[in-house]
Amino acid sequence: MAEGAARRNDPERRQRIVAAALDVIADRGVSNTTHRRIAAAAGVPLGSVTYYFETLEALLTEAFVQLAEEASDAFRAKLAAATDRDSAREAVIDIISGSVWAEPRTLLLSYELYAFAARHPPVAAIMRRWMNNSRAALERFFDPLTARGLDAFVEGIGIHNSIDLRPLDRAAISDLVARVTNRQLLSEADVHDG
Amino acid sequence: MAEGAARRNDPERRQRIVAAALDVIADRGVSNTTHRRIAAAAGVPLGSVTYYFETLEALLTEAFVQLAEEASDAFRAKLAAATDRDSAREAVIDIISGSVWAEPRTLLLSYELYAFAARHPPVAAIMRRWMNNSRAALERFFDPLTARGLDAFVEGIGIHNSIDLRPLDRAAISDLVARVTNRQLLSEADVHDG
DNA sequence: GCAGCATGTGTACATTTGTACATATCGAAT
DNA sequence: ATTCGATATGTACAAATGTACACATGCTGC
Repeated sequence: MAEGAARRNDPERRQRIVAAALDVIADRGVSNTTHRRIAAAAGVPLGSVTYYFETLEALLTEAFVQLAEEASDAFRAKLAAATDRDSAREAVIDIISGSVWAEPRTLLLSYELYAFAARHPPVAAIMRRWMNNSRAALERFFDPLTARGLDAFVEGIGIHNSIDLRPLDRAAISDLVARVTNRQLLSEADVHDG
Repeated sequence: MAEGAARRNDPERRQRIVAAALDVIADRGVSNTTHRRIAAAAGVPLGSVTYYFETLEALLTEAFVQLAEEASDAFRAKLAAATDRDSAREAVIDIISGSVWAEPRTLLLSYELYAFAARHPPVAAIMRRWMNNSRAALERFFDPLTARGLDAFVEGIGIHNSIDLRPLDRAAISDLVARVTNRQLLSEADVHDG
């Protein structure tokens, strides 16, 4: 009874196609992502992909937007559970060291995302929102500069750990996170917090 | 008289094609990089590209390897000029805040590089070497963990600054770099240095 | 039941793509 | 000067690609 709800017998098809697009991107790269491969991955005929999406670029854009939003939500959720500066630090360490950000698939997709965003302003806008959300979540516990530093750290270590044959372990990450967060007292006063 | 030197009347043609490939990648993305566009950018006929490179992938691989090596050399050169911990810190700040790493073109190419490397082991190997070189350069002045932290920082801040509408200024970067480098005394002893 | 329309599908087609290759051209060794 | 191989180029072509579209199908409101 809602407005346009419950279209027909496969109401989630559109979404399934978007998810399939991310799968294809993840294992072939954007440069080898085609209508036909996406259709095959989604288990729908070719015509179905062009029915839901005007162009391939539009589909990829939607897929990347979804990816960014999911990553952003995961980040926020992880930090929402924190109650004080210490647990926030732990959350950041968790994010870096595997549970959220560092899955190979996510990382791989993020490389493709960055490259894509650089040429597609709407996707770049979503990425900016994502970054801002992450920072806002961090700013519940840290001053703005520290928040930005941590955010960049998550990014950088995640990438390097994925390339490196011997990724940093939790203790090392913890050490580095502590350095970035501990010294804020040097230049900044205390921050609002619970 | 050297072995195979001085082929013919356009001895740098091969290299020009590689450079052109990077140009095309930079402004169209890997997914829109074709033999024909590269040929046009290099000012050579199509046949010339296929003459020098077995396949398009081989050409892209070579281009990315060259990119990584150039970036690596630039990083090392910048740090080679440092004489002590303080000047090393300054070098790192320089690298982050613009002179080496943060040019939009380089950053853009690096996204494409990461994505490409994830699917092309030889390129991934070069990237690892690059990372190791960077760390080795940093380890002249800092302990290994600090070196890794700094390296990741360069990566992360560079990326975020390129996305952000208001990039961190030099003072902020300097503050963060100081945090990462200052606290090494907490857990580690002193390091070899000049 | 029926009409109307969103949903769904198979096929067709012009373009673009990677690559092969026949042929040309030039440099260097003899 | 002639030979020979590396360098260079234009053309050709099968395969893949994005997209259009004519047609089918079943849901919804009457």
